[in-house]
Amino acid sequence: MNYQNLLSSINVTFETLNKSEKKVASAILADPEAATGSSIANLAKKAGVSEPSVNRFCKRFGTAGFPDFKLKLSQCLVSGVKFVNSNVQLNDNVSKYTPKIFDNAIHDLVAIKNQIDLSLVEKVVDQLLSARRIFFFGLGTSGAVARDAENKFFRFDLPVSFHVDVLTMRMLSAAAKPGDLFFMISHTGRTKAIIDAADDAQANGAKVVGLTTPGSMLAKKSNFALEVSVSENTEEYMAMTSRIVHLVILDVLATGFILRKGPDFLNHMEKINRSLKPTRYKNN
Amino acid sequence: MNYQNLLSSINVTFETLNKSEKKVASAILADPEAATGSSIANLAKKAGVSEPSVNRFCKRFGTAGFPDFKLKLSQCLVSGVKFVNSNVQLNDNVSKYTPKIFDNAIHDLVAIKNQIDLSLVEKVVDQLLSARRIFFFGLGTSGAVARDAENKFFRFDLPVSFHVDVLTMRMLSAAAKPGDLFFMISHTGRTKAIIDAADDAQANGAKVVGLTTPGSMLAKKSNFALEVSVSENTEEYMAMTSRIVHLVILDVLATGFILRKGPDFLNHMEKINRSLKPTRYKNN
DNA sequence: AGTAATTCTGTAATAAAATTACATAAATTA
DNA sequence: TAATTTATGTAATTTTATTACAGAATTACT
Repeated sequence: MNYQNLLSSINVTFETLNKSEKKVASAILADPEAATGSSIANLAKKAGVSEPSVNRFCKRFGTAGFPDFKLKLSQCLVSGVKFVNSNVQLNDNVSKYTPKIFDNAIHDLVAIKNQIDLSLVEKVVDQLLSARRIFFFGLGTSGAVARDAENKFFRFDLPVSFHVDVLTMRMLSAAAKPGDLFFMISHTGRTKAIIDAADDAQANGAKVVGLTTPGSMLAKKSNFALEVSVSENTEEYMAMTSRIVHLVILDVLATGFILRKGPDFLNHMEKINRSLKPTRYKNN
Repeated sequence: MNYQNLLSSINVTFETLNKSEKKVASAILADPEAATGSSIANLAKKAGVSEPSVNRFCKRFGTAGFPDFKLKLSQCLVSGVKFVNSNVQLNDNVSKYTPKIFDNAIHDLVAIKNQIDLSLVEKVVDQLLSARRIFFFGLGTSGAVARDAENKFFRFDLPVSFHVDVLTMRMLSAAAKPGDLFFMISHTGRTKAIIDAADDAQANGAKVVGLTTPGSMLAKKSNFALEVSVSENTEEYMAMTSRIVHLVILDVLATGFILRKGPDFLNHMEKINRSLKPTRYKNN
């Protein structure tokens, strides 16, 4: 049994439980939060059963006993409940909306961290390593992400460029060749210019990586689809968390690239870093 | 105390703890997962202290006692965020470095969420609301952040632009007027072009907001300094988490702006959103 | 340096919590 | 209805956590 959905397990199996177990289940479902904090005696009393009944209930759900049950329950509550209802409301003041915005970003990063397909990451790193040229395409918010990507990957001693101009996109994808890597960034995965470019590039033998929503058009048309699903409602008026997650995934890919290049490559990076020194004032 | 980062609290306050508390802290940090499952006797033995020492340790961190401590600890572990020693190593494989990159971003977001000066956020929102024009300046990685900011704030029915060209920066700041808002983004806060522009703009009566490192030159020269400190080591070769935090802070500011504008303003936003429809393929 | 005050920390006693063994009650089956 | 199985509670036991207190270590102050 997966403790991540202990609560829903209780819910689902409710009808198959016997009388006293049902009482315990109801007591827990009524206020799971409270259950994680109470003693077995307390919960037994609340449910109107004996303490061993509660204990048996816990074991039935695959836990070692009551304390273990509470632990697992609390864990399943954290991932599930905490971030619910974290949408900004029209009458929120600064101390309300600020943590909400942060929490949304944090929540989505945690979620994607646990979902991300590591073998796919590895494959995309392979592609980056073997590419002859790399193009980052994005429009709107994803244009800023593409720019950030270019600003990271140009350090890698590779011809890298980013494009936010749909005509340039058309031309480049029309002239694509095997060995080219087109890295398409689009939260919706439905942006015409991007999809069309993906089609063209692929038809010409180039590889396409898509950083987009699961199951989107772009995801389907990509050779490698890095699929990112963010919580509902946060993207209503402006892209918010999706681009944050996209940027972190690009960091992951960049890191993978550097590590595969090995320690000697760090000299190259260091050279680039040193070049910035004259553009800065000394510390203090 | 916020149980969201109990582990990092332990980490941060470690040096202020006394001898036996340090032992307990070390035992927990060494294997937090195990700690959530063990009894007080067990943990005391592992740490080489008495049981009451463990109990006192728990209370010091704002929990009711050992069981409550375990509960909170387990909750903070669920998100899986490892706040300690999360630097990428040269021999890390994909399953090691990927979560580390995510964890760094998450860690810094959590930290800044708890540190951010809400009244300052409010003040900057005021500035945004009253500004006649807004300029976002940034170079390198912060250039991408500036671009993202522009892409968000242009929706606000205000003359907004972003600039990554140092000559343009010089000209604009030389021609600054009262009522202009210069939003300077620089992680290091030592970039000459940005500092110089901040000086000029302020000399001409414009207001300067700096999004930068605490105590940096830019912070000192800003009328409003949004100071963001990120963990060491993550920014060695490439800006990573600082720009993520910067973007989220810009989201917060944009949200604050919209909320202050009131519900009618959402129509304006909706109009902009609708304009994108013809650029996208229909869902499926 | 030496004493007083304070702060730690462990031992032992106590209290609380959880589990087990067992007995009785309820339900099911034949 | 009697036999069997399953479910449930009581009471004892065990485990776990907390508290009270005293001795040790540290610090502050002559």
